[in-house]
Amino acid sequence: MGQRGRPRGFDRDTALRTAMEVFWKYGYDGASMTRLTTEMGIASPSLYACFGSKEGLFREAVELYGSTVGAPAQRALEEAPTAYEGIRALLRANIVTFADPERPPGCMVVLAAAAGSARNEEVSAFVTERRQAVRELFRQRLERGVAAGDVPATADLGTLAALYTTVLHGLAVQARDGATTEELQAIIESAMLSAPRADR
Amino acid sequence: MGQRGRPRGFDRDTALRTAMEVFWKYGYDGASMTRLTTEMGIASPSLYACFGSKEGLFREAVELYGSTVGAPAQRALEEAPTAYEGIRALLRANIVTFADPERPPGCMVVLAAAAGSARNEEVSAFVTERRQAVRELFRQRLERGVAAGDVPATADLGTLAALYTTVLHGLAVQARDGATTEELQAIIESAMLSAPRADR
DNA sequence: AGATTTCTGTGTCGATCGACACAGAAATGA
DNA sequence: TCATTTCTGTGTCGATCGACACAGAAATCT
Repeated sequence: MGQRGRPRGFDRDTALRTAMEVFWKYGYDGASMTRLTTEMGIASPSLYACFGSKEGLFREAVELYGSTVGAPAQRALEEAPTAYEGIRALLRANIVTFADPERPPGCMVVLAAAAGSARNEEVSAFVTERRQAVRELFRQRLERGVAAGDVPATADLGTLAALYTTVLHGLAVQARDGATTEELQAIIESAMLSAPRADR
Repeated sequence: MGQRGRPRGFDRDTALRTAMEVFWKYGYDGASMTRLTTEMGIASPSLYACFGSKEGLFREAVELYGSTVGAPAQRALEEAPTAYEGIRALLRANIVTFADPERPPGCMVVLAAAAGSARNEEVSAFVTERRQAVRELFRQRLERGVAAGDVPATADLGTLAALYTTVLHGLAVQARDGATTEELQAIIESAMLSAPRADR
């Protein structure tokens, strides 16, 4: 069969990656079509034909963010021997990208559409959903920790998951405000001191 | 002398308070002139004559936020007997407004211009500055705590201040995502467990 | 009263927003 | 070859953005 018609003149993955960076840097509203198409090196009709709409492009960009930027952190969470070590590893992995001078500061999902900021209601709901998913990830890992015995069964897992999610979001804001990797690292270590252990 | 000319047909303070709510709810970019003037009940020339520009109005709105919404929290920080109790009290006071159903969820300063989101670079810098000021407030209170003996002199005050700032910012995001006062309260209690005491 | 000053309402400005129509270019299939 | 399909570039659409010009209305001062 093969591909009929004129082949696409740009690489879809490359263009999407560029779009992700633009959304990451400027947010959903701040990333105008002009800015997007200029950075991506394509004209807007190509963008619409390829991604449907600005919102569709954003959704794909968030997916890509999760499966590339976020993946190592998530793997670190799962593969660590204990829940707390996993959470610490996830936070550490995240701040590396948060404060990477080569990339926009902070977390795309946290900052790209700070809720009411985005004019599009559905976009806000989408990123909110994504943030909740991370909290759920924390909770599941903590449950595994209880099963494995490295988290006391008396711990309030929902609150703990919410706490670490809160710290993660806060770290994104700190990074946006110019905090260095070292500073963020120190914050993580301080935050992890609150982890309930069997001996307390 | 008295006032010359036609007197203003609206109350400046009331209009400013309304503007604060609009910025709080929709963010700097999301709060369009149309939305602002409609809610404030005035025409745009009156707004420009009274506040200079949209940015000027925003700056005054942030000042008002700090001196009204933020004041009780700041007072709680200062008046508490110990630094940790003060910080806990500040966080508690904040989440009451963060999750107040009568007001926009979350913190205006944290969410209204999530850095790159705002097209205006100076607006971003302004809110960043405001956020740093809160961190400095934490640090000074911790220093007082060291002097008073309720915080160990070995503690890294800069990091501690950054940690609580991080939690505060994270709480704002959680509130925006729909967390209740109870949930936020539980997060605070968990976070405060990490406070370094003399006996560790 | 009349001059002066200040505020308000209507209307509109150029710029920019997201979105797409349309025609031409570039590939494949028959 | 040539019909078909698909993508690209130019141009533009109505809506909306922030910002203000202008004239009339409403107060004070002389």
